[in-house]
Amino acid sequence: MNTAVPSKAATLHDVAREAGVSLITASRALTNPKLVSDTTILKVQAAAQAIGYIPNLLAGGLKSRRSLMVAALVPAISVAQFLPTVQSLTEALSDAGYQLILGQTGYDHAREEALINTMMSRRPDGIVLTGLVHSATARERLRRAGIPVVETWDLSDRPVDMLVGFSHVKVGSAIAGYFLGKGWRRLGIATGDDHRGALRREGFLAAVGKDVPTAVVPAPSSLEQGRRALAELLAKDSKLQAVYCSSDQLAQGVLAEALARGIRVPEELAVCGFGNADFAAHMQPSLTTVHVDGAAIGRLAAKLVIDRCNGTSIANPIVDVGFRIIERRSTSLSHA
Amino acid sequence: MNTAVPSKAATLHDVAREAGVSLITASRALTNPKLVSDTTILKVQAAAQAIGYIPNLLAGGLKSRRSLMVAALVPAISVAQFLPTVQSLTEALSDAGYQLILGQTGYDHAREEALINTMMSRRPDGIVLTGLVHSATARERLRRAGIPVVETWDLSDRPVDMLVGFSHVKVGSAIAGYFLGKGWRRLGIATGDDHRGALRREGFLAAVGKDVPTAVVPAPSSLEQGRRALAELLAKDSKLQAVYCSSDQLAQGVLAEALARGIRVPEELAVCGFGNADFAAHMQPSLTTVHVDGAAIGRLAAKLVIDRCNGTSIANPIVDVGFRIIERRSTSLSHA
DNA sequence: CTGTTAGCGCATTCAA
DNA sequence: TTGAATGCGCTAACAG
Repeated sequence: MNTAVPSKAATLHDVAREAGVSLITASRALTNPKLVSDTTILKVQAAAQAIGYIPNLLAGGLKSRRSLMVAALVPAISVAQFLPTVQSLTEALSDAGYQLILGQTGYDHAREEALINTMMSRRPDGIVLTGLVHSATARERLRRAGIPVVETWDLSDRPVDMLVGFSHVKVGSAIAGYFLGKGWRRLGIATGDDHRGALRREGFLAAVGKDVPTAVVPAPSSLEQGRRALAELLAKDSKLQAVYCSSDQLAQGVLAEALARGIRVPEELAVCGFGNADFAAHMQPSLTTVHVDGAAIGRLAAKLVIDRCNGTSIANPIVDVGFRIIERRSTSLSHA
Repeated sequence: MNTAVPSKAATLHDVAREAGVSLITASRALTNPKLVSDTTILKVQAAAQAIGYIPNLLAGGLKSRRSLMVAALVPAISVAQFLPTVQSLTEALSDAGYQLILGQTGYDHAREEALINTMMSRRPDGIVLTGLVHSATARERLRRAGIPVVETWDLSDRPVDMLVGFSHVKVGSAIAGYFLGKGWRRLGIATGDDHRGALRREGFLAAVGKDVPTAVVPAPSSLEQGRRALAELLAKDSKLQAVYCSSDQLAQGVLAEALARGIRVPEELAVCGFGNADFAAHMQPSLTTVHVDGAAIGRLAAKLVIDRCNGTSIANPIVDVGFRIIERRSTSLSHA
């Protein structure tokens, strides 16, 4: 006799016996109540409650082929930029009964491919990626998985499946246009070495029409590196008038370095960041930056995945959420 | 004939057939190679590669009763304080083949209980919680689940199972002692309304020996609320000398409000935060704060869970990672 | 509305 | 070192 067995978790079988109904009736009463009479539902619910039944979604998913999990890949959880997206994604999915499983690619394309495989072995019902998938084999593997795939935080004509993002090239152009419109001509760029940062730089250069002193720092960029970046830029052009930074963290460092060198912002140097971090509005001076609605990206991505899972038709599989420049003190003209 | 079936994912069965071995041999070749001859391993690996086999961990876990998933509950992903913990937890678990599944309780005890149930339905091999579990039913449910449970970011004599944290009461006392040692007597507290913030306040008051003007703001606390909090504190005591804030975000707001009011920090008002956020060292003035090694908490929690899963004996199920006050300009004495 | 049957894909027994 | 049988807990498909 195995009376010492550490009371294995109650199964649906136990619930059915306790309620005096068949296994499948118990199953339906708990997951699809419309198919069962009210009295039976109550009996089953009472039984489940009484023996502390917790369903095993792994087992259910094996048969139904729906794991109720959605995978999301981010460069790193601690990158503040993607936090609102992950947060709203988690919430929206959770509201629909899905669990998010998060993977960190670490800005490494090789790792991304391996991670996609690892994630696939959990048989998620959908997958959300930050950025576009570049590796051809990974794209192919995702396509063959036959599940909804949402790429985010970027734009493309031919995503793997669906997409929620905006154009980084346009962001770069918009900032350059904004700088030029202010009359600044001696421009500089401080950017992380990630793909999307590179796209923004491209757009910036295209709008300027010529090359511009650039300091490239390893992603994820930080305040520390912003300080170094400004030093590097000033070495290249001591009369710099305006700097675009690929993140608010970098911009924060640029402001710190400017302060340390006695360079007045914005009078002597204008600074624009990217991301509209929560601290941007409260810095001294407050930071001009680019706002992207990261929470909306997460919400929309969740909706796309859920709709596709439910067989709902998708009106538009490519969503551009846009962006906007938020003007603050760090680029306000001194002699306006 | 079902030739139009959307090529269901390859199963181990397919691999076995392709390799000309039995199902179980294929299984062993891929997951427990020591039990199989080298030539067989190569055959099976080649077959798996050829047909693009991705194992189904859900199915494997059903029989083996190991889901290779670990659940983690945090108040909210976007709370910067827990980010290093979540990050290092994810990494350490991932290195050991485990997937983290994250749930957001939203500082809501009722939701925490429901969330624990939801998580349990995925049959995680372990669970990590930020803070202690207070609900008796939740504690009991966790205990009966029979999986490793790690509570974090707090201290207790009798955790549900294991614990990695530090004493918030001691943090509060340490800051109060630090303030008193500087000669400041007119003290104030700006704190979030969460449990751990309340503990720190308790410790603070105990060390001071009397009540102290307190502004309580809803968690998660923000810069905005820090500004309001200082306004509230100054209304209670216009000659305030030093403020302890329950987060660096709050402290940031307090500094901003002080600046707006022309109150010089630290000359007229000393400010201490909590959390050692990355911006703390770079503010103007730089912010004195309390550092807690959040990444270590995540690493240690992961190790406890993994060790317990492997049957390794746990030397000490209660780990105090401590804390330290980092002194910066915001509390440096003017006439020292 | 309820029940019976038959697996989902894999790993744990056992036996050879 | 390999294989055959069995079942993890649940649900889809059909029948009553």
